[in-house]
Amino acid sequence: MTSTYETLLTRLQVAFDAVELGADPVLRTSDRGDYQANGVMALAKRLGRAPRDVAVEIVGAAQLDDVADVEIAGPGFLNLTLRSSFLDRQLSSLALDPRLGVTEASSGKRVIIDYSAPNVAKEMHVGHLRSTVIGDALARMYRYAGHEVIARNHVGDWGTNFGMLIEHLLDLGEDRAVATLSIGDLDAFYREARVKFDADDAFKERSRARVVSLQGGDPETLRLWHVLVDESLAYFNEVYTKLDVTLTSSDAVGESYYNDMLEGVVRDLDDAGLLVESEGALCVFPSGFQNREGERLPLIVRKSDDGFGYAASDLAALRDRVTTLHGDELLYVVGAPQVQHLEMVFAVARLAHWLPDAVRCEQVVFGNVLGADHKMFKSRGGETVKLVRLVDEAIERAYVILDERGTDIDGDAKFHLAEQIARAAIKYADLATERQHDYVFDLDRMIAFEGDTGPYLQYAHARLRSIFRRLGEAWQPGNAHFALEAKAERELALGLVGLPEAFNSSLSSLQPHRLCTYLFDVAQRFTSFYDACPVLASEGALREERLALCELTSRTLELGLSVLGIDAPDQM
RNA sequence: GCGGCUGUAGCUCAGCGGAUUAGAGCAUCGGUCUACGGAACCGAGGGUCGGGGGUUCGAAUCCCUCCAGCCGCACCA
Repeated sequence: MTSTYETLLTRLQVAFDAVELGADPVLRTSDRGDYQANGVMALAKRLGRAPRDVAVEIVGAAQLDDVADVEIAGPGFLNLTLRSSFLDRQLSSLALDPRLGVTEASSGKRVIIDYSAPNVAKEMHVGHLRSTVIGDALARMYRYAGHEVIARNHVGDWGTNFGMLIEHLLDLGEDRAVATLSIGDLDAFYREARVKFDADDAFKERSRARVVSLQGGDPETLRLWHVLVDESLAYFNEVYTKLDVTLTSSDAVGESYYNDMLEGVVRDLDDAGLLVESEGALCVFPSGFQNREGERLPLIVRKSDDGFGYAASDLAALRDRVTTLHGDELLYVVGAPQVQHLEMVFAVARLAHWLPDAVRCEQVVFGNVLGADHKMFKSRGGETVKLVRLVDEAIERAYVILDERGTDIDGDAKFHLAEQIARAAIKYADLATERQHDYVFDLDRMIAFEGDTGPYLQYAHARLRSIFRRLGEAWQPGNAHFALEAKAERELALGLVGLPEAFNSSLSSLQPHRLCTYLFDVAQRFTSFYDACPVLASEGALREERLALCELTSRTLELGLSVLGIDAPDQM
């Protein structure tokens, strides 16, 4: 089906084209009419004509009779009010469309999304929350839109600190080490290794020797390294399950994966004449980046000790994603502090002609998670907060709230529900604010069942399902006629018809919060409707119409939440 | 110092490819309703959109400048 927005846009575009080819109608939803087109003023200015004259011409040329009434307002706005017959047709189509008007790409792209990226033998903490949640939401949205997503979890599984970690593993004994790691106490393991490394010269020496063995490919050392990696990955998977994140072990392609490609990266950069030796390190100096002293800033590909820096593996990964994986889009869901680094990596990749113009390559930047004091979110002790603890705390709160409300669900189902609510609270709060901005983590606000929260949306959905439960018999969409005589019915209908545009703009801008805003708006329209328009108590055609509106609302919320990675339970 | 991001109601945030009266949630106050889940609905108060300048018929939105805060700026990722 063609969405309402798309229909209006197509019709208007023809009329705008008639005045000037390619002129943008600037169509959007409106509180004046149902939609408004603001493109006339800009067009008139370009043409040096009076806006209202242009508006008249466009209205005359536009074929909108079966769709909407148009009114010219103010300096030249086109206020559009949808015809009831058109809304009826649109809603009837939605009722038959499992995708609710969201179209599937005819030729899907291959999209590579780099997200989460925890470090082996280190705890996942709040710092990983946003990358994981935002990345996963984007992955789900892309998949739903008909694209192929290759998730890359760029795990930190290589580097000099693995010398000390392996030595510590040996000191503990493999069994004990594995036991510690498998209960998820990665930080304790890492901290102990660090303490010994700093305090014990002999340990430090062993660690250094171990790094050499590791880099030299010593089989036993590699086996021990694998133990660390495997245990950590198993733990990460538990965290992903707890968060209901789609990442799997096969998406975990760590830094070590690129080791064999690093020499080639350096060689090819050198062959391309881009490599410069500076203070003993091999660097590329892309233009436009300066250091403190105003000198050109290098991207260090090979360090002065001959080791490779992370820039090298980032370049190798980028090249791999273009040439081996054939990605059409490369997305990096990485925090704001790394903006400059990634810009430099992208710049160097372009200089080396590894990144064709046709490939979209972008950092999906996000801001920090802040505490109530507006500083970086930390525990009261000043330590970083474990991700699992964050979720567990939310689950406990959800439990308490369920008890307070007096739910008739109990046992495993209750725990499962508490998990669903907790995840919704955390994920929605993370997704609902504009990505680039920092946001304040406030569990009380996030998990509240009132206000702009995940649980509120779940609740709206649960109330809808409750209507159908009470109905007793199975309900079929049938051929409801959408007369939309009550104002609240029409307002709800206008919301329901907007999903495709909300979804598309959310995805194309890589801004999940737009979809969040839309869903909250629909939920509010629904509650107004629900209050004003009895459903089960009404009769005949009206009852069918209202049930159909409820069904559409329920499916809209369910679909919207699901592509964000949030469950919509039937009962709460 | 250079670069980037941020500054919108008491609080948390939308809006920023310029446009018709600056929105929402929470909080506050006032109403509604013997209600299909009141975890509701309707309404009110509350903002010189950090300050100043500019472009424009029109700026929260674009440009300049200043102030405040956060982040990055060579071998840790």
